[in-house]
Amino acid sequence: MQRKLTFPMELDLPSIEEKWTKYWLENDIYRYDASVRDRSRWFAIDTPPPTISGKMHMGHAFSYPHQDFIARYKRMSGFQVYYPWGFDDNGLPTERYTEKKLGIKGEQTDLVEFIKLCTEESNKAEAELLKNWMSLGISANFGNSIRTSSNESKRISQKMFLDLVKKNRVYREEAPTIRCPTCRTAISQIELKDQVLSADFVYLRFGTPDHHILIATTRPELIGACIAIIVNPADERYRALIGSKVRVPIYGHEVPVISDEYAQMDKGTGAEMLCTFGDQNDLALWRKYSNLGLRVIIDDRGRMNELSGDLKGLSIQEAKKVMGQKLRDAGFVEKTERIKHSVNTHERCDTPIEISISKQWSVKYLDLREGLKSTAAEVNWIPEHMRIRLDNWIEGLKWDWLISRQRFFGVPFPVWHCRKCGKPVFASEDQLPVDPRLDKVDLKCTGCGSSDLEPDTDIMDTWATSSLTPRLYLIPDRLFDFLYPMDIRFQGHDIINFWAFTTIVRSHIHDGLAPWDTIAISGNVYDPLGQKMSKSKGNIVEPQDLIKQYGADSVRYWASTTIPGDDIKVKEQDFVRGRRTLIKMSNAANLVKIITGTEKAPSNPGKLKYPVNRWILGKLNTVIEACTANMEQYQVSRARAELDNFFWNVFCDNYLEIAKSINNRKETVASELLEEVALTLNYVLAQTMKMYAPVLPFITEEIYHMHNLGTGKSIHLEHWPVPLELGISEKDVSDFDYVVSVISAIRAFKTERKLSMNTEIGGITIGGNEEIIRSNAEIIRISMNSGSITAVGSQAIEVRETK
RNA sequence: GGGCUCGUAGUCUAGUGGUUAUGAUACCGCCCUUACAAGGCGGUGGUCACCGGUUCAAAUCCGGUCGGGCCCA
Repeated sequence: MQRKLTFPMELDLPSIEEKWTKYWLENDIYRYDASVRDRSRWFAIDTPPPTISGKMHMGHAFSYPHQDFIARYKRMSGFQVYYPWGFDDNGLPTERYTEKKLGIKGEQTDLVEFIKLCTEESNKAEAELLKNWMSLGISANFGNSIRTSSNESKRISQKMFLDLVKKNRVYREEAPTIRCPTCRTAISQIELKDQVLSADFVYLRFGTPDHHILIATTRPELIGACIAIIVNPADERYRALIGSKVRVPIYGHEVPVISDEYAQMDKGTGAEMLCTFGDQNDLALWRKYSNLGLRVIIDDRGRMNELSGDLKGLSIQEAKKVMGQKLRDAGFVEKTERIKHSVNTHERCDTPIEISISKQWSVKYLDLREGLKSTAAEVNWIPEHMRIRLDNWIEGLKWDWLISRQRFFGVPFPVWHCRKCGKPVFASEDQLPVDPRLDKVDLKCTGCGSSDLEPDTDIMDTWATSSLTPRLYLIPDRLFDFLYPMDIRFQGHDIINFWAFTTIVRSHIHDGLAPWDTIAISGNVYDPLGQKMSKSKGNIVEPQDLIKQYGADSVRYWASTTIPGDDIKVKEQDFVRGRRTLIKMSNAANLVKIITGTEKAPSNPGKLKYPVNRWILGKLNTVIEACTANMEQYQVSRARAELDNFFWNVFCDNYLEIAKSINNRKETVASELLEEVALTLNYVLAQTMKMYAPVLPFITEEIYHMHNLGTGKSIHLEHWPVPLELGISEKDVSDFDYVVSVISAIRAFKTERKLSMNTEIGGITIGGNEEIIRSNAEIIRISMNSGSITAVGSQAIEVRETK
C-alpha cells in the first residue's frame, strides 16, 4: 500500500465515476415502482444506517458493497428493490461528536440550544458522508433517506414505546443499574466491554489493632459502602471469624464476616469486601444475602454523597486518591501492589462502570429468552454459524434491557409523572411526537385526575430506536403493511448482540414474528498483516484514497473477494487485479466494436453454424448458470470468480483472439463467418458486462453507453442474462475446448522458438485427435498465422514443423 | 475460562472423501506495427499448522495439540 503508483491512464476513472453517479441520481435509476402490488416481486432491504460520528472507513467500504451487489442483482432479476437509506444520528454518539467538535458540554448547555447544535452538526456531517457513500456506487434510494433523530422517527419510536407499555413489557423502577460516570448516564448490559486495566491493589486492616483482618481491594474509596466481608467457607485462615463483626477503617461501622464460595482464596488475602456496589458480583451477592442492608455513597451523577463523609462532592477518581492517602496516614494500609485486572467498561468511552440505584425504564425480556431464540432461528442466517453467537448472547442475559438515558439529544419518553399519586401518565398516540421537557401538553393523571404533572426528562438509548429500522424506513414510505417482514438485513458481525438482537426483540414483542427472511453478516477489515486498523497503530487506510488511486469499482472488486461472513485484509493485489479487470473490459469492448464495425445494440444470435461460435455460446450459457446460482445463494465471490475466468481466460484470451485473426483475413474468409462472429461477439460482450454490472457498476455503465450494448437508460435496468436454447451439445463445447488446447500448444511452440504470437510460420504437423484437428484446421491456421496443417493421430498433443 | 471461527507456495486465496491441489499476486525467462506490456506465452515456488484415528482412499470426516481472530465472561 505504501507504493504510490502512477499510470498513464487512458481510462479516467474519477471522471467516469463522477459522471455516472450524477446520471443515476438525476434519472432516478434505482427507483422502485410502488404500484406493483405483488409482494413476491419485491425485495426489501433493511439497510444499516451509519452513525455520523466518524468518516466512512474501510469497514463500510467492505460491507456496503455487499448489500449493493445483491440489490443490483435483484433489480436486474426483475424485482422492485426497496433499498432505503438513513443515518443513525440520535443519542449519545451524536452528542459526543457535537461536544467534541464544538468544545461544549451537554450538561452545561441550554437544552434547546444543545439539541439545535446537535442537529446542525448532524446535518453537516450527513451531507459530507452521503457523498462518500455515493462515491462507492451504492444504489440505495438516497432521495428519501431517513434519520433516527427526525420527528417522524421520534414519533414511531414513541409509538412503539407506548406499544411496549400496552403489552406490559416496559417498567420503571428504582433498582441497581449500570452507569457510566463519564457519560453520566445509565447504560445497558449491551454496552459493556471487558478490559484489562492496571490498578492499585491495596491491603487494608479492618477491625481493632489487636483483632484485625486484612482485606485487599482496588476500590478503597468504597469502604464507606462496605456492608460485609466475604471469605471462602473452605478457607482455614478465617473459619473462626465467620459470624463475627469487624470495624471498617475511617468510617467505624461494623460489618459481618460471612462465608460464600464466591470468595477466591488465592486472590489477595482471600477475604474480600462487599460494597453496594463495587461491581456486578457485589450486586449478585447483595441480592443473595438480602439482609445486609444498603450503603450507597455514590449519587446518580457519579459523585460521592453525604454518607461518604469528607469525600462528599468528589468524583470517584478524586475520592480514590483522597481516601487512599487518608488510609495511609491513619496506618490502615499494610501494602500496595500494582496489578492488572479485568473490569467492566463502557464500550463508547472505555470508562469503568459503576453500579448505583436510580429510577430507570427497562424493557422486560429476560422471560422471553426461548421465544427470542426461536424467532432468531426463523431467520436464514448467512453464514449459518453466526446465529450461534446470538444464542450464546441470549443465554447469557442477566439484566432486562435498560433503555433510559440521562442525556439530552434523542427520543424523549412520552411520559409525565403525577406529582400527587406518582403514577406515570402517557401521551396519547395522536400527541406524538412529543418532548415532555419542552412541550406543553394537556393531560391529566389517569389515576387521580390531577393535572400537576412532572415531565420525564430521560431520553431513550439509541438502540431503542435503531432496533425499529424496518418501521423507520417503511412507515414514511407507506409500505410497512406491504413489505414487512423485510427480505434481508445486512450488518457486521460485531453488532450481532446489539442491532440484530434488539431488532429481533422488538419484532418478537410487537409483531410476534421475525423482522426479516434472511440476515447476511459481513466480516471485519484488517490491515495487510491481519491486525485491526487503529489510529494508534497508524495503519489506517482511507477508502477515499483507494477510490482515487484505483477507482471505486476496484474497491468493490476487492470487497467481492470473500465469502459471506469472512474477514478481509486490505490487500493491494485485489485492487490491482480489480483495476486490471476494468482496463481489460474497456479494451475488450473497444476491440469488439472495431471487429464488428457496428454501433448497433446486440441481438440474440439465433442458430449458429460455426463451431467456434457454438463453443463460446455454450461456454456463456454455462457461466450464466453458474453465476446465477451463486448470486441466488449470496455467493458473490464465487459468481465473480466464474465470471473472471470466463471473461479473461475464455473470452479474451481465446475467443477474442480467434475473432481478431478471422477479422484480419476479412478478404479471404466467408462473409457468413464474419457476420456470425460479429453477432456472437456483440452478444457475448453484452451478457458478460451485464453479469459484471452488480460488482462493477461504473465501468459496465460506461461501456454500455459508449458501445450501445442495449437500448435502455442504464445497464442496471437491463435484465440479468438467461441461457439461450441453441441446441449446443456438450460435444460441441468439448471438441472446441480441444481445439483451444491445440492452439495453446502452438503458442508454446512459438514461445520456445522466441517468436511473437503473430509471427507467420510455415506448415506444421500436429499430433493428437486427427478428426477434430482436421475439421478445425482452417480456424487453427488462421488464429496461429501458420502454413498448412497436417494432422496425425497421437495420444498427446504435439506440434512440429512440417518437413 | 466458555462459545464460534480460521490455519493451503513469499503474500492472499479456491477447494464438503476420489486424476498430478485452484487461481491471483510477487518473482524469473521469452514475445511489442496490427484492443490491452496495466498485455501475451512459458516457468520457479506446497511436509495443505502439528499429532493420532476412521477409510481402499483425507487438505476435506473424527479426536487431540499448537497458533491467530471475533464474541462473551
